[in-house]
Amino acid sequence: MDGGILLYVPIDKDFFERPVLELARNLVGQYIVHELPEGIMAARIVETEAYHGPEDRAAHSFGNRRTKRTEIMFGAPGLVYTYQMHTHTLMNVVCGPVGTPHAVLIRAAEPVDGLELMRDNRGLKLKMKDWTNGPGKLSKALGVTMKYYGHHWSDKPLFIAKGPGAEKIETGPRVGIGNTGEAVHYPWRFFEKDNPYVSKYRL
DNA sequence: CGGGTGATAGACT
DNA sequence: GTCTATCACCCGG
Repeated sequence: MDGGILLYVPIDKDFFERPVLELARNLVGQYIVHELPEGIMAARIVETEAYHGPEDRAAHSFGNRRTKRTEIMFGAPGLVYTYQMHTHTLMNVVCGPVGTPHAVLIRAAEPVDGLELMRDNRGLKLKMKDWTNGPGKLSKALGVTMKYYGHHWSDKPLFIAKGPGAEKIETGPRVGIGNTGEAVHYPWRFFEKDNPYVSKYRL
């Protein structure tokens, strides 16, 4: 529940220095933590998607498209790439060596600490299950906005912390990407089997 | 100032 | 569970 005496420690920066598919898989089961004056929030990541930079039509950085917006993906692994989708903010972890625009999208997590803050951010009507079971919902619940663009996931107040891991990780095709290109079918979505906070999608 | 960028909430079956 | 109307910000020119 809330008020846990747990201490969350930012993960080492070298955690992010690995191939993007491996990072996406390893992020499942870790904590995402947001420290605020009002309190601390933590959620265990249960769903991610890998975006394989230059060769991936679904990535914003396809073909090494380099703009002010995608610029951060060419930076060091572990940086925060946030982007705005209408009313929603989506969170990504930059991966790959400098100059290689890979990224991992964090799609869903399971609330662990700071539950009252998350509920306030999401609204009292919603069931707990609906607080964080989607990328936009997760950002809103944790209070993450575009101001974290370019931050690093091993720096407070927003960071990844070592979590308990996941029971069993499954893979599948990614969500919410166009129909063009064969990258659509790649099993680059990672999620914990049978976890209720994994976002639902057509099979 | 126009184009690009998918997820959400709620109603309905 | 399935369907769909509605939602806003950043960027480049």
